[in-house]
Amino acid sequence: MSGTDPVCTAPSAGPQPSASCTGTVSHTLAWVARLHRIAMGRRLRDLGLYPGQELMMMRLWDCGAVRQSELIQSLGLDPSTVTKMLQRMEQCGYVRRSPDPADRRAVLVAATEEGLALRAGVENAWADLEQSTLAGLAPAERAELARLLGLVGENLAKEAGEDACAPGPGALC
Amino acid sequence: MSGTDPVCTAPSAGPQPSASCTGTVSHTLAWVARLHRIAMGRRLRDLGLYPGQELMMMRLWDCGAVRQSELIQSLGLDPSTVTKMLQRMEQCGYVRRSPDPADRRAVLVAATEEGLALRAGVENAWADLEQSTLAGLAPAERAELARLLGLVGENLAKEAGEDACAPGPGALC
DNA sequence: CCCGATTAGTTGGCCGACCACATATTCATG
DNA sequence: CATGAATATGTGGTCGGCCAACTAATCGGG
Repeated sequence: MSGTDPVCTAPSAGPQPSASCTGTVSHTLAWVARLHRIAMGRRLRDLGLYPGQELMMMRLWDCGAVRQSELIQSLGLDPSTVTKMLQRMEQCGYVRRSPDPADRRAVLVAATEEGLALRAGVENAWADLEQSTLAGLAPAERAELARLLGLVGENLAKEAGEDACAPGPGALC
Repeated sequence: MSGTDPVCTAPSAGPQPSASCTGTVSHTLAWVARLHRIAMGRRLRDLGLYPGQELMMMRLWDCGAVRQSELIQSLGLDPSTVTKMLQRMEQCGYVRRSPDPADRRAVLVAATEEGLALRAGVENAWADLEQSTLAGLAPAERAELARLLGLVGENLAKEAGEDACAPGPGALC
């Protein structure tokens, strides 16, 4: 790493040399991701969900009754995160949890009627956000963005171990 | 278990909007951002910082003594988030907070010696992550990714109101 | 000059997310 | 068949982050 990366110092002719290193892709990525999360959060709040819970529900809508460990792996989250999230969502009436008769350690999770009722709203919110996000981008640009993000994701997944979720393979499902 | 779950039933052709099936840019973006945050978190932990604190420190390194409200605006965070973060960072010895003599409501924040000592490590971590993130991407691809992310960011910033952080204006100190 | 509106910061509560640790249950092997 | 490894889940704690409600100080009119 003798890289001599003039990280910040660079008085680059770029558009925004604002505070220390604002020119990096990393910064922009973090910034965009936060805006995206906030935007999704607004849409979800009207539905009675918190950011992150919609992914859980999507998995449940697709798979019916699932073991909690499956959710943990498919969402790439920490087990404790899933446990607590499900406890809250159960208390809100969106999911039902029951012991797995085949494995007394495991817990089976399924969406309730109320949970199913959210599906249309969430899918609509998701599509709406996607559209708003990509407004003004040509199809080719959208494809390129998706491709580049995928490459970056692989880089990061490689470095961070091999956990995390898998957007592409969609093995099951 | 029994393979072939036609879960994502739609064998349909084309861009099935079936929300759950992970094809959207939004999904990929959220996924990549999470990996990115985790990767940065690892690097920061070795330095004694938590994710998000490095942005605060960067601002302080650049601006010297700043009013808290300035930090709030430049980082685009909630006031309470900044208050609590600074309280912890002060207790860790990275920053010092003092009342502004010119405005008895305001608080001036500045990095301590210990805080300044982190600068090299953070910049190095940031550069290292940037490199790891963009590994395998040609310069043109990196530029294109930055451009597209910028466009997406503008879209989201527009919709989310006028707050959020601004990599652009860089009104800076 | 006084009183309302704006600004600056704090506290409490809640959620997502992580880690470290603890528990129950199944599995694999000797 | 017993025993240790692996699995599935839960607890407690900490952080970043948001919202809502509150205090304190400054600013603007009337």
